[in-house]
Amino acid sequence: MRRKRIRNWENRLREEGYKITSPRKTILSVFEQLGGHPNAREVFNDLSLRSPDIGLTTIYRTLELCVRLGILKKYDFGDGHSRYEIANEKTDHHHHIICEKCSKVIEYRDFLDEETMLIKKIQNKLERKYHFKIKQHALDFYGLCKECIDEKQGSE
Amino acid sequence: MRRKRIRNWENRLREEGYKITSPRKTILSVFEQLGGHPNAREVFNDLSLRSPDIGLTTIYRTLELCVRLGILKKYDFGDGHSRYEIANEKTDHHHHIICEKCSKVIEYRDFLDEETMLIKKIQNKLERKYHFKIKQHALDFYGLCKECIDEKQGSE
DNA sequence: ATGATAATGAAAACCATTTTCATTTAAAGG
DNA sequence: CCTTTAAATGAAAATGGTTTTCATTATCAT
Repeated sequence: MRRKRIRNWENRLREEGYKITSPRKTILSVFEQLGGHPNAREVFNDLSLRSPDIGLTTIYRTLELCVRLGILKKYDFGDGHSRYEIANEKTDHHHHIICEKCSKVIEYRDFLDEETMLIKKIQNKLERKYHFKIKQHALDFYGLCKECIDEKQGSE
Repeated sequence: MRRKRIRNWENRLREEGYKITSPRKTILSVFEQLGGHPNAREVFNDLSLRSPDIGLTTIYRTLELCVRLGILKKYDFGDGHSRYEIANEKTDHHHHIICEKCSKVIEYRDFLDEETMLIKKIQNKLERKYHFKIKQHALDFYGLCKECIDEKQGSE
């Protein structure tokens, strides 16, 4: 399954006339293997041991290219860094919980059916009311994770 | 009503031991009078004619202070700038629609009752499932506004 | 009115991200 | 497999949003 998905992004790049280069493979393998929502610097740090030749510039460029091609999704959760996530099949609908202290991001997929029903209602109304073409939505929660709650209470 | 709200943030500043200075009054008046979701530079530009002495540094400091005190809310909608909004009464529950092209932000308050019911269910489950202390949520929509739709079609 | 200290604003600095430019590499074609 | 072309790369420089430094100004308590 994973190999198929890797081939998918390679196909996607070729379709659009881009080359399949070693740095690009390596960078995307970070998302394939570790998943999560790293920022550019975290990807760079993760690769600095096993692929020290990949420059931060290349990482920024590759992430932005993959966002444009729909291979990755980009988020700004408020910690001053853009964060990236592999874009799975369109059927993989999920949202996020973000810790305001340590910036940890957790994906959640709870109550998606009920959410989808409500989202459709809201979206239909908003598109008509404000003459907007809505492409996507986010239903995110912000707060403190377990570790940051424990740390805060430990210091108080 | 508006004068009362102005006095509220003045009280809030005094309560926390901060001075009520002229720059602070001026900066917050931008939010009182114009509302919206300006970024620091937009506030600075707005004031550059009628209050040219207020520095960009002071604007950044004041906005951040007011966010910490709950007078303003801070958002990162993905356009590379932090944006700010006056924090109304807690009963003023609303969310946003963001244009991905021109960064226009529209507030909406539709279907809030249904949303609140669903949010409570999701939040209760997520807090228990992930040991998270959730403080706030966002249900935002991203797309293209009427003007950007028209402009795109005009150029095609 | 005075004094203390917070607040201010310009300049400098920081940092995330982007651009420039010389070099390297992927891939098409023979 | 070799050659050629142009895309990709990476380091340095640059950009721009935001923060810090430092000398000066202003608020507020007395």
